[in-house]
Amino acid sequence: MKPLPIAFAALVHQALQDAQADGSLPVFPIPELKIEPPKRPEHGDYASAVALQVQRLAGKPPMQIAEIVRAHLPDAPFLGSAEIAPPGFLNFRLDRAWLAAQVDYILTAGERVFQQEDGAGKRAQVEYVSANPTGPLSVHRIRGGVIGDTIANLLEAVGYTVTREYYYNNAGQQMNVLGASVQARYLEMLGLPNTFPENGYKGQYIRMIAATLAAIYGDSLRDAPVERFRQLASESIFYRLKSSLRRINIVHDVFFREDSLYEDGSVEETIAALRARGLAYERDGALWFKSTALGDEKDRVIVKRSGEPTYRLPDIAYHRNKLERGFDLIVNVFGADHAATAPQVLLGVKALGYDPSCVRTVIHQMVELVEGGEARRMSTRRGDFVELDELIDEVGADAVRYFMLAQSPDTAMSFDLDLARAQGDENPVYRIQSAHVRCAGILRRAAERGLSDQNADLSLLGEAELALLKKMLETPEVINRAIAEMQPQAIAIFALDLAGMFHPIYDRVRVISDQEEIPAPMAAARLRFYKAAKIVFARLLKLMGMSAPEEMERRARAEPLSAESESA
RNA sequence: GUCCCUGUAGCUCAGCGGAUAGAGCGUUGGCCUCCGAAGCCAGAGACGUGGGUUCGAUUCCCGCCAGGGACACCA
Repeated sequence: MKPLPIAFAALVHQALQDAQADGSLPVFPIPELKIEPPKRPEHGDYASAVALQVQRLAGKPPMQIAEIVRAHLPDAPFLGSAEIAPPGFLNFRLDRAWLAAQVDYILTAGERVFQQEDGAGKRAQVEYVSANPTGPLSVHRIRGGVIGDTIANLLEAVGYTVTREYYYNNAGQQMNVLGASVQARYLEMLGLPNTFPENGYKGQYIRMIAATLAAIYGDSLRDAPVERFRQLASESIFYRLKSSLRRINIVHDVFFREDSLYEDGSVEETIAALRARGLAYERDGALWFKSTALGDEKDRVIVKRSGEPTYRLPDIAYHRNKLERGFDLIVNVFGADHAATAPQVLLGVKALGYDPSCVRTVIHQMVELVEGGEARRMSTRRGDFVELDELIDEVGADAVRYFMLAQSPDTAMSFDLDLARAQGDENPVYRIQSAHVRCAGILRRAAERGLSDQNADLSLLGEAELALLKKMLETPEVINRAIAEMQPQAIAIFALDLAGMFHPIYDRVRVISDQEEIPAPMAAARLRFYKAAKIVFARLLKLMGMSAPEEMERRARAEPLSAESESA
């Protein structure tokens, strides 16, 4: 279904054209029309400030322009009335019968309610998480994961076919350090001489992997090369990482290995292409990308003096690969710590002759984990972190999704573990989910009592129900704006607003009551309304990657989180 | 020093150049013989600062102050 602002804008646009054609208004270019729900209900359901926008172009007072536009408005089934208000607003009201009838649209559309098709036939790729398998995920990666996955969901909601992708480096220096760290712990466990690497990974999980290896392989790995440990360790870490991500409904379609770019010659080709264009040169024994030629502040090393490429080179090759795959839209979700490199990579592919204009980069600010009123710095190397699994056990998968989503990517987030714990029963997650649960409860009770919504007369719905319905119909425009601005928190905020409108209605607008007599036709209309509301809440929860429970379960309180850390 | 992000209610945050700036938590006072009180009703409470653009600025631009992040032959 198309967003209503677009439908209203079409009417206003037509009215302006017609007014210009019959000479009521002078001819001027019609600006982009922004039509949105006003804050105050007495200003109508949707409002336009077009008369104020064009007052200079039209050379008339805004009130007069508004009146001219109103007089030229074409008919539309959804248009109830249009009023003008000082200093020149045009306030629209939806047709009440049309609005009530949207309950049936929602029921017919079912779980695809508010599905849009503008992206139909287009393919998008969204890259997120992309952590190297050297240890548990940091909270930053979790945040990026939730943001990226939700963007992917939203893109599907407007018709895109989406590839969810995870890019990782399984061959670099950090992985060797990981292998050596596990090897040392393994040998230590067997009582054999070992050397723990300088800058090795000190987390408890290294010991756990070593212990697992010892349990499976006994001492048969005592003479195995470090590569073997690297491979076993990364497999083990990846296994856990994927299963943790699955718990918060993050499942990638493609895990793209950096080393595949070496195997298929992409990295070499990238170097050759840059050289061929005179954009690579050697200095001080290293190979440089002449990025200043494309406006960068300084040139960047792509192959170190040691002969190893820097991360930049495979990153450029990877983005070239993405662009080669012909996506209509590519979304990269990075943490603020990687913000500076994103433009460099795009310069790289531009240097290769590709047009990166389909690439959108979403930079999210960092997550600060607060516990006991103190900020806790997370470090994989030091072994100080809270594991995703622990976080999920503590606050629940749905709460992890919601909290990580509900703030703008631009905002540095404080994830207060005490607060997440303390909120327990009273946080926004439950507020939204309980709206769905309550609808489910009504449907259940109605079924038990043999109530039906057949032949429901939706004109019996009250203003409060229609107001909620109107709000629900804003979903498509919220989705569009979230995508256009890459601000997926909009959907989380919207869902909470909607729940906030729902609960008072649930309280007063009853289908079943022991205290008041509810006529059968009224009960039928309301029942159908709640059916529709349930569908909408389920859709919103699904878009956010959260569950839509039929009944609320009381969750057992978990023990306080304790980060593992070790001073080795 | 340069670049990026952010300063909105006691706290955590929404807020698309429009009309009287919203929510959750907390707080004050009222509500449970009804579809799950994880709830409902009512109240108190905020745009860092100085300019500019505009009919109109929390929103856009510039300065200042404050906080976070980035400025590698680490990823």
